Amino acid sequence: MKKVSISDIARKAGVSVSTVSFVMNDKAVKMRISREVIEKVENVAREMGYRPNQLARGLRTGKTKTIGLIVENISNAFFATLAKTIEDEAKKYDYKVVYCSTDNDEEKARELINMLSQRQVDGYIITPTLNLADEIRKLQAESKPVILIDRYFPQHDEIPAVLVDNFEGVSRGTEYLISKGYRKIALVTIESEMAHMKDRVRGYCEILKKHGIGSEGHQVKVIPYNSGKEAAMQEIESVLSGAGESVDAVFFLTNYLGVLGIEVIKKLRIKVPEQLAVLCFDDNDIFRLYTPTISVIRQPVEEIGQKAMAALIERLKHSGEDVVQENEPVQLHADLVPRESI
Amino acid sequence: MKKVSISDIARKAGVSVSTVSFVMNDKAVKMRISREVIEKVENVAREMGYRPNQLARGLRTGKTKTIGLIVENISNAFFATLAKTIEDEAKKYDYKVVYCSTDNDEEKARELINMLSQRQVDGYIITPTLNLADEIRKLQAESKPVILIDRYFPQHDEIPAVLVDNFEGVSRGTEYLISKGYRKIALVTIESEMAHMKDRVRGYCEILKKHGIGSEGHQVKVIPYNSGKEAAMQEIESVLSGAGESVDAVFFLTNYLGVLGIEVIKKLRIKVPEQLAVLCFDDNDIFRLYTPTISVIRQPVEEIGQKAMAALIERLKHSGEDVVQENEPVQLHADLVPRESI
DNA sequence: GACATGGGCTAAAACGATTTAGTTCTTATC
DNA sequence: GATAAGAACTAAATCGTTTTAGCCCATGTC
Repeated sequence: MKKVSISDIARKAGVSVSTVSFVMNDKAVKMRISREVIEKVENVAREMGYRPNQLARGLRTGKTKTIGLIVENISNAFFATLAKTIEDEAKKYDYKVVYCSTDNDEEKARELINMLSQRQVDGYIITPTLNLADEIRKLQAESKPVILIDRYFPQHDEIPAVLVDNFEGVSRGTEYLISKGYRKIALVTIESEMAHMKDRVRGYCEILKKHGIGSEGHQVKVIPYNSGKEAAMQEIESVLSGAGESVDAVFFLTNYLGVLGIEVIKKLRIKVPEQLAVLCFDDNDIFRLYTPTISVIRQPVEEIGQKAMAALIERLKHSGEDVVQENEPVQLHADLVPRESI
Repeated sequence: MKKVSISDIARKAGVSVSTVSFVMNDKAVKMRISREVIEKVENVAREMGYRPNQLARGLRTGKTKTIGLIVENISNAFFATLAKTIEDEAKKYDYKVVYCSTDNDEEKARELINMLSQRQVDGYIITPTLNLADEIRKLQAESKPVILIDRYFPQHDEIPAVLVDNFEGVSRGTEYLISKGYRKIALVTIESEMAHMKDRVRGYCEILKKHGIGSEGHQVKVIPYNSGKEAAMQEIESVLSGAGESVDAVFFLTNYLGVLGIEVIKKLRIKVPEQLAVLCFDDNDIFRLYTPTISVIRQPVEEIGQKAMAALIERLKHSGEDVVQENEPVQLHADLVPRESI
């Protein structure tokens, strides 16, 4: 049994396809279709179980009512929540979201953009990878709106972005550790050329400098991006094994690193916070449930999603008018959530 | 700047659209297009940054190379992993996946199926809700292949399913608790009319009966589906507050319940396993990291994803030949992963 | 020199919608 | 009684592809 099309309905109802189309799109009144015909068509459509073909519709109208969401990794709690928020928000405006993960791979990100572009999505929300700016400029050149989230390109202020103030967030966290008396604070971060991570590291460095903490209390461990879980844990272990001696606090710069860190701490049976204070950027269920509970800098995930979506919808409304607005990235505040680990 | 179409290329290269189409689809040789023309077209296409419009292509061919994945909740670890596996698997066959969550809502599930159908996906992998069988039969009637995962409809063996042997998994877990000497085992489950959950409960009941454990050791707590987090924790608390007295072990039948359970245990400061042994159906990062580590019945998530995808691809190949095969649900084994909590 | 063969391409229909510009009536207006 | 206005529809173009059928030309065969 084939799918029923608009012309099947037209035939059965004894009217033209145009009439059916008008009825299905609530333009019947405007097009002065009579009450009886409207009802007839509606009945036939219902009986036959008609479902409009969105490919045909999209092809004709140039709008798919779909937005593409590209994140780093959808199975990561932060991005999963973000995706959920964006989806809920999109639904309010009658948009559907299709999401995909880059795994932080430049090439994959390009492929995803290509795929979404081929599928004619109306707009994009993207967690960018390095060197993606040119590809994104192409989308803008086709006058497709794009909003970056979580990361941004400092040298491209024509690409709007919504993210947390990373510098401020990490500064605040570091300041807190210092205020609690810790002086040998190790930083564990992931290898990244991107501005948002540099901002985080800069936050740490500047606060240490401000308090006159020199090389004795300044220790940055950079985990290479593609280290497997084992290798990464090894690296973290090399820092944390100094707990109580060379290190009295550790600040993990991402959620994922924090979880690995917990695993190392558990393995080494380090006493938190007696031997080591622990702080992590970005919250996670595990941090709330672990004993002791782990303090975090919490990003306002819902707010990021909502703001990004609002910005996108705004541009979607005025689409076609390819005005390239200049915009400072929208920077939101990240809160410190103190728990038992400090 | 508008998107470039096949006819833009044709014009610029001085050939017909058909020729361009043949070249772009690697049918040039079969269609006896000359070497020079092929190169010319390829160059022009590259220069102009051509990206084929998948809407048009899908409309013409009737295939979108897309499969629809409907899960209960994509931000749940189990489904997130499942989604990832299915996506990876799909890519091997050059299919793209679009996923969405039902939140276990019948109505929403129907809407999602409708949406995917309108978008002309080629096949479906669905975690069904109650009463969804009829809607799924309609898809089959349009000869669209559907594979159920995680759940099934016992009275509809014409809808193929891939899932874990829930009865066996829970039986094994219960048996293990008993073998360790526990005799007052509480079961915490979520309200559900669906067969997979009934199978789980049945596994528990039968093993207790087999060991002659009567009402004194038999306690089933059913959490209503839409209780908020607080209400659910309250319910769980009402069971666990008997730890060491009316209850000596608890078996959570889902991942989510287990996490809530941990939170309650933490709050009540129950000593695990001294006062209470804990077992949960379905693994989670938290269970590995919590102190003590929590024993689980682990579902072979990757295997479920792979088997489901394999079954779908098989049917996709023979699509059009609407043979309704009858098939026993594929039932995989769930392993017991003993940890410190028992 | 008529006819077949095959190489190298193109025209045009089709997919299923939307939308513009009509067409055909009926009724009102002067 | 001619004309205009509106009511109730419809024809046909269009979106960007794929694909079938066929065109034109050169070469080979008898």
